[in-house]
Amino acid sequence: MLAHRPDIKSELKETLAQALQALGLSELPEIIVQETPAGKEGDYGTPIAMSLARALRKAPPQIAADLVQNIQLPPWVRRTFVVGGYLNFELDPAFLVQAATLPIKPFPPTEGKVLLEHTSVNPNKELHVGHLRNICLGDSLARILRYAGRRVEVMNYIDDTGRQAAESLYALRYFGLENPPAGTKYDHWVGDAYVRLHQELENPEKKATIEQGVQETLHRLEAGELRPEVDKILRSQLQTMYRLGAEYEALVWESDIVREGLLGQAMKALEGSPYVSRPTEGKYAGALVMDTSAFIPGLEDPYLVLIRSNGTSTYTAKDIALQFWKMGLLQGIKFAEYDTQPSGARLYSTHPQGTLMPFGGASETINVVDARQSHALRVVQASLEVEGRHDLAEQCFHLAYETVLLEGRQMSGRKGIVVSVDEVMDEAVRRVRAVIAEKNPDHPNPQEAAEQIGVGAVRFAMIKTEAKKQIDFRYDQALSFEGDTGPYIQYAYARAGSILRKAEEQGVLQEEADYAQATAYEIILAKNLLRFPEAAQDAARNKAPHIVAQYLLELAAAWSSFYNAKTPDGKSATPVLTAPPGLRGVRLELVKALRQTLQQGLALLGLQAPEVM
RNA sequence: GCACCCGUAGCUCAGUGGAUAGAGCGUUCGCCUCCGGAGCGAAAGGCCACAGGUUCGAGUCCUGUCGGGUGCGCCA
Repeated sequence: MLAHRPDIKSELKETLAQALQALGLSELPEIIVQETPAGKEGDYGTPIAMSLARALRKAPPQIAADLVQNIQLPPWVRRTFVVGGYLNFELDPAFLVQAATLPIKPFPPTEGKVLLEHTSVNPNKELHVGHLRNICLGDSLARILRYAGRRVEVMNYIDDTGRQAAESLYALRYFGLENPPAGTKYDHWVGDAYVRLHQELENPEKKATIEQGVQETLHRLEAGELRPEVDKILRSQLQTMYRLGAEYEALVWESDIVREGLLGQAMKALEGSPYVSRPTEGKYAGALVMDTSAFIPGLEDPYLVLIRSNGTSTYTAKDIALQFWKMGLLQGIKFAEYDTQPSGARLYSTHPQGTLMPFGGASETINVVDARQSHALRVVQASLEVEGRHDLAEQCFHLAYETVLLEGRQMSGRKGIVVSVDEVMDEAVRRVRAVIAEKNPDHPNPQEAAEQIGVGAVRFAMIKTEAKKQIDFRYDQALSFEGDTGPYIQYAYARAGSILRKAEEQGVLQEEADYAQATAYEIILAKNLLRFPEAAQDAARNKAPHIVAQYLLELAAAWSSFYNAKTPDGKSATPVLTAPPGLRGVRLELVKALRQTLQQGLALLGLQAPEVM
């Protein structure tokens, strides 16, 4: 037998390709192999004969029949059928089921490094559910890419010289709020002050004073004088990110990018380009502008200001400098150790007194950013074209996610119309504890399980929908533990574990499997297990974590159906522990494979797999 | 005005050009003498927004129309 779970579809494709060559086809079409729909003959099938009908000037069933004559099928294909235009294969059930119980083959490492930026929350208030989608998507994608063999560096950008940070820090001084009362998380304390300041701004008499104070704070931030204040907020925010399960390799502070001269270097490089100019008259007189028309067609005004006529740089200019650094066009930022993350991994941060470290210089970048920033990211990409680096521009990917509404309404950080991530996780965990108290009052460790399940429910709710779809955050939906949810998958895992524990108690855990006894029930479960590597691969290729989420729902559902299956007279059709000896071994092996696959899949989404729920 | 994204069951969503369009929630009806009911089975519910086109084959690709969202500042 094989050492790893085989990729049955790929092997069938390979076999078909050889048969097509035997038929004398010079050009091979794309070969598709898929599972047959329920009720059709065979396990896997291909529509290849239909796509060849025109080129070969023959009817599809005839082509399929010719293929069967010329094909060297693997020994595990038991029969072939020509159904309509399809060519279907029926597999040896013993092979199919045993194949599903084998360990998953690791993906081979691939060349190059991916720099994935996510989170990048302004360090001025607590995280809200809009940020939640960003973190869950980014963190899950990083896990999926690593699993698929990519080398991934996760970066979190700290905009410490922005207006938001200045407003928050000034608000603390303005209201005289130095230290939060015990029990108040610092980022919430600062966020409340920020919202209050915006209320105060409604008052015309106070506006001028506040504006002056904010400007002054902004200058001090740019000079790096308030770094400890920003740091205090950031560390408070990091606690939320860690609780969600997100970790990073490096924090990159905007002030460090500027101070180390990267912004200046980037602008200097761009100034040499024919697309960059400094008009002496007209709308942009005195500013440094970039013409993007050659790379972003259809714009009314393709000019983009990099340096204003007053000498200050725009946001986009800083983003361009950062992107240049990410892709190795600029070097020289220093890093220092910043924190030890919950997993034990070190977190590094840019730092004035740090040392040079091998961060940046990636061959591919992924920016997890709100879809509303699409234009800005297009411009950053265009700046690489302006530099003559079409090759690098092609390797920039914007993972754009749509807005998160709150109970059907737009959120507003300034007005305080938000739900914080801390609040959502607390509420989720509280609700799970109530469920555990009701369903499993003797739970050995309810607090730990509630944390894993509650946070898992939140993460899963953020990941299960495609990123480009707008989602509406509703408490009752996001914190539901029934149906298409994280807890549903975790429950399937816990149930499987329960069976294995009992098997161990009864001393049958290592019983030998007789795969010849496998039935249709085992085959369905096995086919679902065999799909895992493909789902992971698809998710990595399309940079779409929801593919893994959807797959896990299907796998958990297949398993739930399996262990609930009943014979017509109402008895269990698929008992594991009380099955006849050889069949019991088969089922136990399947349950082990299921546990391993669910655990791996949950890990790709950053969800824990609790042993008991 | 121009550009990007979305439109699939009452609601929320899956569905790499292939077979009879699938889940969850909600509704109705069943299932705990049986490995954990956060579960399972069944029923009802669809001109896949609309109109053309490409294709052996379109929910999927192209064009247009209509709805919904978003973006297009020397703001940050």
